[in-house]
Amino acid sequence: MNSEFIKKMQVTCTNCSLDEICIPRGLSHSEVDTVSQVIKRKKTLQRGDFIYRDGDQFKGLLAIKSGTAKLIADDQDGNEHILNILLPGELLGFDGLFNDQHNCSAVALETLSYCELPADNLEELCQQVPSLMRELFRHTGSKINNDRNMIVINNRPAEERLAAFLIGLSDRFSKRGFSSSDFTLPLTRQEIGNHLGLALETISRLLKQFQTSGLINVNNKQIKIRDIDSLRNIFSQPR
Amino acid sequence: MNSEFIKKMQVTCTNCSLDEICIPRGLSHSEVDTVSQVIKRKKTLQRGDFIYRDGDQFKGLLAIKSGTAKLIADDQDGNEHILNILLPGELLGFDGLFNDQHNCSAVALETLSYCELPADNLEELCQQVPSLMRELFRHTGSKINNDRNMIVINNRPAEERLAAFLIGLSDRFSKRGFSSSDFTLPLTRQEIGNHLGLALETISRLLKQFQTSGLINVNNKQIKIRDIDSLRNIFSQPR
DNA sequence: CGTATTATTGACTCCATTCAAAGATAGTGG
DNA sequence: CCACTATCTTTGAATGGAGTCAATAATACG
Repeated sequence: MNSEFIKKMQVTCTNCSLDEICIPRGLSHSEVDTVSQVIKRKKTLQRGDFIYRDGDQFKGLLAIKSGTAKLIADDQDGNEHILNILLPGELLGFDGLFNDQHNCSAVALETLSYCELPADNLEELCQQVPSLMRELFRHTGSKINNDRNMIVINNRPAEERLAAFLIGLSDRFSKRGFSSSDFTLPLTRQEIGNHLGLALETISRLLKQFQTSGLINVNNKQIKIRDIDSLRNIFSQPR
Repeated sequence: MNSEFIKKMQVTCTNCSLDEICIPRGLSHSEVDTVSQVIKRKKTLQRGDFIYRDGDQFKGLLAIKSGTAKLIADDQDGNEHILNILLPGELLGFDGLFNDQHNCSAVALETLSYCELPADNLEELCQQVPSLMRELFRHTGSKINNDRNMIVINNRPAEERLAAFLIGLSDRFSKRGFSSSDFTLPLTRQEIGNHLGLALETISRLLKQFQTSGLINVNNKQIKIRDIDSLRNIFSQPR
C-alpha cells in the first residue's frame, strides 16, 4: 500500500476504534502518532484468502481491524492443523520473528481488514518509541502464554477442551466489546475439531450434550451461552 | 571464534563456552561486552530446586549454563503439566514477559547453573545495543514456533509423539555439541508421559517397541539412537 | 542392606474415532 | 424464485488406541 492510499483513508491509529486493544495500548498520544505514521492499512480480504503463507518472507506484525482469521500449520503429510483463531483487534505474524520467514499460514475466515507494522522499521521505531518495544514484548509474551495454555488444554478430555474453547471465545469477544453470551462460531465443526484435536462428530455430539445440560443453546454456528459458570466449571473440576 | 578472549579470569559472555548459542549470538564483540556487564551469574541449584515459581515476579530472562530444567504449568486441579524441557545453552523466562509475572514454574532436573539478563535493564540496554533487541525478538519467535510445533505434535498418535520427542532431544543435544545418538533422558517415564500427554506405561511400551524394531537401544534412561532416519520417518509418514 | 522410587508387563476398560447414512443449510445458475 | 448441488451437520453402531489397574522387577539411595 502506498502513502496516498493512507492519506485517502484518513484512518490512523489515533482515531482507530481498536486503539485500546491493538499495539498502541500503553503508548502516549505522541508515541501513537509516531507509530501511526508507519502503520500500513492493507486491502480487504475475502473468506479463504491467505494473509500470509508458510514460508513467506516476514514483512511485519499484523493487527486485525475487522473479521476473523485462522493460523494453520501444514504438517509433514499435507494435513493442516489449526493453531489458533484471531478475532478483531488481535495481532498475528509473530511466527515470522524467528528467521524472518513465516512458520505457518494465516487465512481469512470471513471478510477481513487489517493493518501492518512493517518489520523493516521495527528496530528504528523501537529506538524512537521505547515503550513500543515493551508493548511488543508484552504481546509476544502473551502469545507464548496462550500457546502454552493450549498445550495444557489439549491434553484434557474432549468435554473440557470444547468448554475451554467456548469460554475462551466468550472472554475474547467480551474483551473486544462484543457479546460474551451470544456469538457466531467462525469455524465449522470440522475446523473446531481440527483445532482441538477431536473428530468433527465429537464436536457435534458435545455441543448437543452441552445444550441438553442447559449450558448453551446451539443453532448451527450460532451459540448462546446460558450458564457460563457451569461451563467454566467443566475444566476446573478435578478429574 | 573468540579464542583470544578466553584468558580472562571471570566468566563473561565473551568467553563463555555458550557464546554461540545464547543471547549474544549475532552481536559484535563490543556489544557482547556491554551485555556481559549486566548479565548476572546466579548460584548453582540442585535437582528439584525451583528456578522460579508460577506467579513470581519476572526478574529477567535466563540462560542455562549447565544442567537441565523443566517448565511446568499448574492446572486448575493441582496437577502439573510439563510444558518443555531446557538444555544447556537454552533460554527461559519468556512466560514473564506478558505481565511481569511468571506464568509457569521452572524446576532444575539436575545440578544447574544459569545466567540472568535482568528485566529492569532491558529497555535501556536495547537502546544501547540495538541488535540485542533483534536477538530477543528472534528468541521469542523461536519459543513461539517451538510451542506451536508442540501443539501439532501433541495431536498425533503416541508413537509419533515419542519419536518426535527423541528426535527433538537428539537435534538439540547435537546443536549444543553433545552426541546426537547417545544421551541420557533427563526425565522419568512418568515425566515424559506427562510432557507428551501419554501414560507412563505407554512410554515404557513404546521405548521397548522402538528397541525391538532396531530404532534405538534403551537402558533405563540411557538412549542410543541406532536408526535416526527411520525414527524421523515415523512422524513424516502419511497416516 | 533395606527401602523408596522407577520401570516393565499383562489384562481389561473406555473415550473418542471411524465408518456409514441421512438430514440440514447455503450458494449457484437457469 | 426455485431447483440443484456442494458442503456441513447430525446421529447411530462398531472399532481401536491408549488409559487404568495390578503385580512384579529393577534401580537408586540413605
